Amino acid sequence: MPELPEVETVTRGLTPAMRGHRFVRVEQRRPNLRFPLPERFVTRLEGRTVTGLRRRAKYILVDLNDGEVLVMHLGMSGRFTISATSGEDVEPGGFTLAASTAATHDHIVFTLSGGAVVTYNDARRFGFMDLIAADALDRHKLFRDIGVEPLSNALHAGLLAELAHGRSVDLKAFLMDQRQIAGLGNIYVCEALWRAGLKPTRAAATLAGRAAAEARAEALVVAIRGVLSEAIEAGGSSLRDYKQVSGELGYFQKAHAVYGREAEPCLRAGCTGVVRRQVQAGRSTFFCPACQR
DNA sequence: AGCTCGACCTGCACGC
DNA sequence: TGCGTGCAGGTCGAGC
Repeated sequence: MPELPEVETVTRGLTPAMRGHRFVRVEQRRPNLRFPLPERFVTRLEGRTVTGLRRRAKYILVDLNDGEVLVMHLGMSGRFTISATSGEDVEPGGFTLAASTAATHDHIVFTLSGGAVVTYNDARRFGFMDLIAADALDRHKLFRDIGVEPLSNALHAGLLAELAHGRSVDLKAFLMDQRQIAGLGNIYVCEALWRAGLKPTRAAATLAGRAAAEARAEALVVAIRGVLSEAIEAGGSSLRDYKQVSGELGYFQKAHAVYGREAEPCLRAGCTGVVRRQVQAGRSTFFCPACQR
């Protein structure tokens, strides 16, 4: 599952293949992903032109020339690959084992007028696509309650404190709640909490109130911004099946300080702690009990 | 209203 | 080799 940095990376990767081009052919190989695909999905897309791509939270938004938006979510295992209608990567009459394995979960194939073939593959099918009128996007169920973009100026310590005020939920659960801050998921929340030196099980409300609380909120904002922007620069994480659209693995995983590092030493200078894994709300949380308070 | 937990679906790594 | 178990980046909705 791609979190914000992976979705951002994928959006950027898809842009040159799609922007300014027309859907020449759309192939829908099954009726549903996580949800049923919209009515007449194929015919509504074919012939329409992509005016631009952007990201909101963990959604990829493909703006179309007729006032609709193709909304795409990658779920846990969704990925896109780009190939060409003509080119050396196409081998007539032959296929590799890897290619045939991947093809079993190739659910949607877009052929663009520029010659790009964009294939959506999603083994677990937690991803989904929808077509929504552009002028209704903000009011749509998927978007109306989505919180602030963490890399925008809208996120600052004051806002975080305001949102967290009076909330008894674990700080980790609070940060993963898309209605507060958009785009954070399990990995980057663990990483940001480690950077900020905050314990995942601390109550969210402890970010609000007196000076010490404000300092925590400030540290957290800095940590969230840092973790996300560095991950985007590195091309997203590479965990299990995450790949950039180019097929290259992202390499931010090298920079994970706690995620996936159970029983390994804490990487904070001077800390002698050992990273611990603990299940919180059914998800693995990785943290250092020594330096995260 | 806020919170927790199970469900959704497939693949893979592990231990026996 | 094969089988069972647990785990995986997300979100939704039922039930307290």
